[in-house]
Amino acid sequence: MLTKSEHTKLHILQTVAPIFNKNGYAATSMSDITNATKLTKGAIYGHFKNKEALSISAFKYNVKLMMSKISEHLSLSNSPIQKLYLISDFYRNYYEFSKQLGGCPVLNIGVDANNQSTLLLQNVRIVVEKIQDQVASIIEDGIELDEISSEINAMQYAKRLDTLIQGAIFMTYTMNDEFYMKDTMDQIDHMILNEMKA
Amino acid sequence: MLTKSEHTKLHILQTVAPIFNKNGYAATSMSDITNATKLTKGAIYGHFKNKEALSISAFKYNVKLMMSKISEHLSLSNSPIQKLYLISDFYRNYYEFSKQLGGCPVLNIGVDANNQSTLLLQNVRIVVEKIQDQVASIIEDGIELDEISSEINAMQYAKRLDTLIQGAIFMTYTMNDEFYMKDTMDQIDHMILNEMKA
DNA sequence: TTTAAAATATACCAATCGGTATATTTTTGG
DNA sequence: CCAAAAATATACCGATTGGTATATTTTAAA
Repeated sequence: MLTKSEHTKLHILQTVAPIFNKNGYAATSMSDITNATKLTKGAIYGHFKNKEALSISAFKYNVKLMMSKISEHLSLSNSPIQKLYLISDFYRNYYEFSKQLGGCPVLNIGVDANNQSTLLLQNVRIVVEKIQDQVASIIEDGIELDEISSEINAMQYAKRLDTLIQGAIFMTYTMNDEFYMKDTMDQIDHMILNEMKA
Repeated sequence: MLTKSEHTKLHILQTVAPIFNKNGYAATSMSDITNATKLTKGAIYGHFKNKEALSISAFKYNVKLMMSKISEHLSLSNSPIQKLYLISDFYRNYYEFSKQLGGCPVLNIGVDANNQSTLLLQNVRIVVEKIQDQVASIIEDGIELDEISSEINAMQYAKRLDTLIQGAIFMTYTMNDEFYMKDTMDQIDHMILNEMKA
């Protein structure tokens, strides 16, 4: 069972994470946070050292939600190449899913933290690298199992997929048009079939 | 010759545009602006109604710089398909070029304005649509001249190119690694040659 | 050169900012 | 049930926020 303290901390994070993600660090005030959580500054500062520490915890909270949702989806198949298709399949519904996070945390915080918070940016980079490592690992497994061509550079393709996806997320949100997401995922499926498949 | 007023307005915009682009709207204060321009609030507010109006003018200023640089580069050839190659060629140097703007205005302001300033977001969307229309127009010219396959949907490919490019810009800036830009431009060149060429 | 207008500077406003010290309440283990 | 500790609330801090009214300076046309 959760202690009172743990419960409150969780309540703060799940309330605050979408706010930071939507507004960015500077545009989110401590009073936004106390209003949304219905707590006072005393409670907030009892759990977090300052605004920056809170924003980092909020980012990590959102990332954990996102990553566990992806992992869950990828567990639907054991085949590496099918897992690649499951990635594009996951992102076909990402616009709706990510709205509850206040948008894509990697995109929003990545742009927001650039030139602003070194600590936040470091955390974004770690997440990006972690995602790419996981995708590269799937590709390597696929090569091992002869599902994916041995000509494929796993890390290069992991980065390509990530870049394609981030572009689609940005365009989808900025233009409020899911065409970009759907069309990009079609491209990715095409790439898997015609470039990557053994 | 420029009047004193026009000269000052230009000075404000070229000083302030990179600051807004780097920091975002909320993280840029009027005192940042007066410090950077070496002017007082009286001078700033004499030329711009308020902070939001100034940020919009600054965005437009940056966009104009970017667009004229692209146009200049595209004028190096009259052939539509060569113009497509010139687009990827332009973005190969975009990381260095856009640093003087404080980053990519479409990416930075697009993300920053989402959920924040409706007016700014509207302006970003107009720019995105304008860029896509211009690329689609090049593709249509290419089809007309039989340089590009008539199977190609001009607007769809314009959006695809834009999405690829924005993804590459985001990744390049966030990870501070030009690999993403170079590799994406290689992909685009490949796409022009193997999918689009007549 | 004079003068009205335009441009810029100065001084100020209430509101809000992030943060802290302390008081009060609530929880928890004995 | 009690007391120490943990959690939360209250009240306050100096600094800064975007913006404005007014004074001063500079420009430009006559």
